Amino acid sequence: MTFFNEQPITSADKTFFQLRKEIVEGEIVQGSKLSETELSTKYSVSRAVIREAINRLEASHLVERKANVGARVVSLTAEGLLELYQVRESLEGMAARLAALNMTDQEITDLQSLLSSHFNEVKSGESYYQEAGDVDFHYRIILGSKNKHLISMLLDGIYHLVRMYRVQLGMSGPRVTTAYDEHKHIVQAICNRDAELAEMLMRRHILYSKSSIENKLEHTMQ
Amino acid sequence: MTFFNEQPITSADKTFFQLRKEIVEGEIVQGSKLSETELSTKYSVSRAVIREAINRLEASHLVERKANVGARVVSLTAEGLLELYQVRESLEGMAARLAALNMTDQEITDLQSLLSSHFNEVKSGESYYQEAGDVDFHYRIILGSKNKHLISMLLDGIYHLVRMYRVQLGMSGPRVTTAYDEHKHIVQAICNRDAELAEMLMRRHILYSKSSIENKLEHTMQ
DNA sequence: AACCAACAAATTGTCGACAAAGTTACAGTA
DNA sequence: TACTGTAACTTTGTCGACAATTTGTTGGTT
Repeated sequence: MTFFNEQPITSADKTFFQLRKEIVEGEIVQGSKLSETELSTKYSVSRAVIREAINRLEASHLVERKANVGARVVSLTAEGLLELYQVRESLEGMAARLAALNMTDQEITDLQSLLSSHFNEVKSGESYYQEAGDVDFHYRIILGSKNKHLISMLLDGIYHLVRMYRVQLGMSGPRVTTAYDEHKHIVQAICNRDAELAEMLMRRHILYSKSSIENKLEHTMQ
Repeated sequence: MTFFNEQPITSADKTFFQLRKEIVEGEIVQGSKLSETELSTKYSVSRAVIREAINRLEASHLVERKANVGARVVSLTAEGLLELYQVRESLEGMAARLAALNMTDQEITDLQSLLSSHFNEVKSGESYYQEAGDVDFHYRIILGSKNKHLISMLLDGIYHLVRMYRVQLGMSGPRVTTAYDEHKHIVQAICNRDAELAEMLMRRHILYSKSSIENKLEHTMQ
């Protein structure tokens, strides 16, 4: 799911996207070592493009590197999840605040119609909502902040790590309808241009979803 | 001022630090193009290490890159400064909140003594405070959050850009003593383990310092 | 058996050269 | 003169080879 217009230009782009996908979806298992020579033969590219891809993965917090030693895929831990959601709470709260100030009326209208189409899916019992729908909702609010740094930190930075936790913990479960209500209230606040409230609601929304995913992690990992 | 233990290992490390320093301090002027071949002859290293350094500068939001075109140093603008401080407010607010929860008693004691040594400097009229002292104060609170993502986003990420604005706008001016009072209240909140208040005070502190630096920018540019 | 040192193997870091894409200059045409 | 297409040139992207560092192994000594 590359849901925003990220089209690869160079060979390093393609390799980076491919590697990121495989890491997020667990095809390359967490904690495993990324050998440059190995990957270069696997993808039929030179080590230079592999190195560039790994550098970018490091900037995305998906791998960790040590000089003269190599790169490893990050490991998913309860502490890591907690820290990740603390950052999310902070940044997305600010995104909601700014979205209430900076989104155009048209963008807000689109967001509302997106939400009502989600409502129909939820009512008809499709589980599609939580995965793509939730991401789409948050995605639009982040863009609505119109803050370049915020956008790149969230979308290029930590969001793929969030997805990695979600995917590898087999996200689905309940919390679909309650999340819908929370989304509705956030949109309402944005529509009213109530920045203060929008931030507060978004922070609470993320706190709730953290608890939800935390349970899964406790049960999944020993 | 590399105030935290960042010691270069590889040649790319050294080049990265050097380039970052020159960009932050304005020796390489904002908006200028970074030619790979040119830099490689200037620093007597291969283009490979220059490319890695530029990639890292891009991850630090200090340069912008376009595929098959090249990299340019970012330009300092009023909008960019606003966006940067919005992110700072968000992240450092959370850092203060977490610091109130996670700093050890010893770390808090050290922070208090740091503050009182600052007080003496302020009282004796040294302007040293605003530059290094302020950075040191924020630095400790960020580390005190004990949140890996928060720390790397702030210290590796946006803090050098903050310094770039400060240095190139010739930071000094007033606001020294008032900032000291704000710092004092933040430390007090942390000492009381009042996370809510610590976050609120830090956010207001950053908002104030934004207004201060914004004035300078209006007067300095065009 | 445990420890240390030197050596061997594998991996990462660095380099110069070639390929590909973009930019500029110039000539030709309308 | 303005515009367009082509060609030369410059810059970035990619590659394979070499250098430097780390890791694993083997041999010897206590």
